[in-house]
Amino acid sequence: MNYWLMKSEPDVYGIEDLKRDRTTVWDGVRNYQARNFLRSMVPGDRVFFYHSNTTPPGIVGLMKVAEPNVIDPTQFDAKSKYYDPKATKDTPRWQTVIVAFVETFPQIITLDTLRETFSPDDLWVVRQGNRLSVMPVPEAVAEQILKQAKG
DNA sequence: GCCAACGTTGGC
DNA sequence: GCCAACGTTGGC
Repeated sequence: MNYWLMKSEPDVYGIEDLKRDRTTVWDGVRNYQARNFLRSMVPGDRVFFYHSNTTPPGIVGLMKVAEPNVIDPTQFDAKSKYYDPKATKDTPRWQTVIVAFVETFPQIITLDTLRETFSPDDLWVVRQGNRLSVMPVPEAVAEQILKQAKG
C-alpha cells in the first residue's frame, strides 16, 4: 500500500464535502507530474487530505483510493474551467482516481508543524514554493503523520 | 532548444 | 491583496 498527499482548497472542495459525499472524482488536476502520480495509484492506497490556500494550511484527514485510473470527465466539458480542447474521448489526457473518505483528524496538522517535523526531502509539501498538488509520501513519514494525528 | 512573458498557486 | 515561486506558452 502506498501513501500520498493531495491538496484542495477548502473553499472549493474540503474534507467536509468529501465526508458528506463519501466518495468523489478528484478532477481538475492539470499538471503532468501530478497526473503521473495519480496514474500510479492503486485501490486501497491512503491519501492525506491537505487544505491549501486557507488559514492555517495543513493536513486535515485521510482518504483512500476507491477506484484507480478514472478518466477526468471535465477535460471534455467545454463549460468547465478544466476543459482541454486537445483531449478526445479516444485519447484522453487526464486520468485521476475516485477517492473515498476515511477520517477527519481530531485536529489539523498545520504546515508549521509539518515543517518542524519533516525535512523537505521527506515531505515535499514543506518544500519552499512547492505547487505540486499530488505527491507521494514515504511510508515512515506517513506513519509518523498518522501517529501525530491521533495526538 | 532557448528563454522571456505570462498565468497560476498558495503562503503570508 | 501581495508577491515569490514555478509551470507553460510561444516567438525566434
